[in-house]
Amino acid sequence: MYKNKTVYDIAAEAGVSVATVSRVINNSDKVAESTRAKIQDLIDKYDFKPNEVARSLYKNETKLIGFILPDITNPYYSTVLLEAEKYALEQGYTMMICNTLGDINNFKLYLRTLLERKVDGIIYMGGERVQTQQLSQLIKRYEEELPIVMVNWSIPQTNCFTVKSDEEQGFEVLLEEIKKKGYKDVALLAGRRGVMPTEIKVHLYEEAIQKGWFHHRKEYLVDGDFTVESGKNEALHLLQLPNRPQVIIGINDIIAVGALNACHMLRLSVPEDVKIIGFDNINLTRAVYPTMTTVSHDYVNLAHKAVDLIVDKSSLLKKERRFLYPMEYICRESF
Amino acid sequence: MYKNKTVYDIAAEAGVSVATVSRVINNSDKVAESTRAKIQDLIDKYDFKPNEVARSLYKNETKLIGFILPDITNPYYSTVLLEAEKYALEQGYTMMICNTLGDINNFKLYLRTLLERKVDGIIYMGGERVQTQQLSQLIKRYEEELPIVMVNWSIPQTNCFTVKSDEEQGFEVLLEEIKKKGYKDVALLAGRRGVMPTEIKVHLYEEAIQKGWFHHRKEYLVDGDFTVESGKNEALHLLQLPNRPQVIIGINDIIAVGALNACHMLRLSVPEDVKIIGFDNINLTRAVYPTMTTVSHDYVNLAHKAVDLIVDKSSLLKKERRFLYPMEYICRESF
DNA sequence: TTGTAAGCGTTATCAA
DNA sequence: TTGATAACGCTTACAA
Repeated sequence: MYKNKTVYDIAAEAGVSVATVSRVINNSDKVAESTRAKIQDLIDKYDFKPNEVARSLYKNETKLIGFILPDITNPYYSTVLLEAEKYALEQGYTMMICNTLGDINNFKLYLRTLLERKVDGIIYMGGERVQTQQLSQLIKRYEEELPIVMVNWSIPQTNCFTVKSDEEQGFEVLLEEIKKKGYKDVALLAGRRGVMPTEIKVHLYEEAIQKGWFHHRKEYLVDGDFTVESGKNEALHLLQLPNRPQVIIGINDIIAVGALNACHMLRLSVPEDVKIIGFDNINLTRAVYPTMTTVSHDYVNLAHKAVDLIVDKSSLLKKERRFLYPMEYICRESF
Repeated sequence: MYKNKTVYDIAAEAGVSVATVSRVINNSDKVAESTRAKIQDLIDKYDFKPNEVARSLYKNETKLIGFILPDITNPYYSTVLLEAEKYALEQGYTMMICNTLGDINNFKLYLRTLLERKVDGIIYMGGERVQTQQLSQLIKRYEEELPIVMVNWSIPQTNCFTVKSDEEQGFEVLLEEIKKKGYKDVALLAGRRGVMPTEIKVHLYEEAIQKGWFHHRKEYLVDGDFTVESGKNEALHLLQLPNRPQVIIGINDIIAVGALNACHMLRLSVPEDVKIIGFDNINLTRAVYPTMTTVSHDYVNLAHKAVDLIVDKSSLLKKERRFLYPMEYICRESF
């Protein structure tokens, strides 16, 4: 295999010391114009690129960010990653991607790997199905060693940076839009219970019923899974009830698309016969027919803030550790 | 910031030399059981993790793979990445993700970054809209420095590893399935012309017409863009023709989903009124209603081979540089 | 079985 | 304006 040039090779050929070559590479110090030119010519001639590994070792800084998420094929996660990565690139950082598939063992393995590789920070989007005590301990041990930023996720008893969408506000806006239009038969496909984002929304939904915004029908609140299939089956059931709902809310877009499919199966028109609203604004909402009304995360600012907290070392010293971004109602065709 | 322990710290506390500590870490040499235990205890006590950067520098090997693709939010790419990453993790490799957005300047920037960071290999899925001479030159310069594996992509005049789906065979199977069922009015939404995968399929389609499998109607072959929107608009036009096609082929799933949407808009039932077939088997095909019949890449083997070519150093010496994987017809509801 | 010391390719300090 | 050299944290000959 090809032997790469080093600063020594360049220095030798230019008849200078490695220190001078380093100065030219980094523009760090005064160098006589003639020597600079000589060295630069050699750099160009050999297409010399300094070895970033060696530099990282010396500087104790890798300009690497670890990005841990459950599943990159889920557009919610990939959108955040894409925005984060674009922004990181501008600042000379590169992303290492870590799919856990929701398996805590993969999480542990990746956490270890990232620490060994001395990444400058970790962005963590969660998704582990079991939140063991162990997980909190693990993170607590490392959170002062390097910045860990949770995006729309949190682990109890840790003091990590947190960058969140205001899902409470987002879901309230959605409920208000429904109320504004006067619909009273409103169902919620709630997905998997017991996780925080679900509970927040279910609570707001129940509150709306108590306020008299919607009729109370207990069969309109249905649990399930965060999949298209699950959304479809639940909606299929709802839509064949004697009094079917006027509006179906999917607690996320995936579920809402399932509900949309159920409408197609039953030959119901959306939004004429049934209205559907999702949540998250993943790209899938623009791929279906009719396009899906939803509530959007501020993907760009979420991602940028997460990266900033890692890139900008001074943020470690600041006391502000929690950041909240408002969500936005996106009106499309399905509602 | 927290100062990490090094082999020196461990060695000092154990009263041995760093070499011995290294031996324990790597199981590389005989070490007396008593000293091994003493050192291992210290490692556990401090949760000591060897600095992978230093190790990489010495070994001239980073166990890093650069993965260059146009856009991670596109499920075709993210599926390959996920499979590659799962497999790489098993072998101790980590993926650095590089979204080019089809912009050749991003590609160049990332290529440089990856080389500086001394990744052990690059997986490249292409997608750049302009194929300049410059691009070939660039890649040619580096292809003997480290393994570059193109997945379903190629750049003329280079000698990189190539791992490909047999799209020709895949598309032929698709055409045969249509012929087998006796449909003669078959339209092809061809997407953007001028790129290789498109031209291959268009050619096979035209060949099928010449063989008398399908009727020749020149309005049935339509150009466009690789988007849902484009697919929808083209299908909308086709479906309102005096003699609308019995079958619409989307040259990829995205376009086919657009065609499906057009059917919904026009209240046409799929597959009763119109049949639709896509290509690629992205996860979107299972999210729509009806689920989409398509032709699938062998995502797993494609991804594994790409990783193997990088991980297994001996492959660099072998002369076999091109690998072709058969595609599979996936029959679902839309056809 | 263990230790010494060189080397990986940079950067930065200090001296010249 | 430049150069010599130590340091970053690890692995591995080679020696003991």
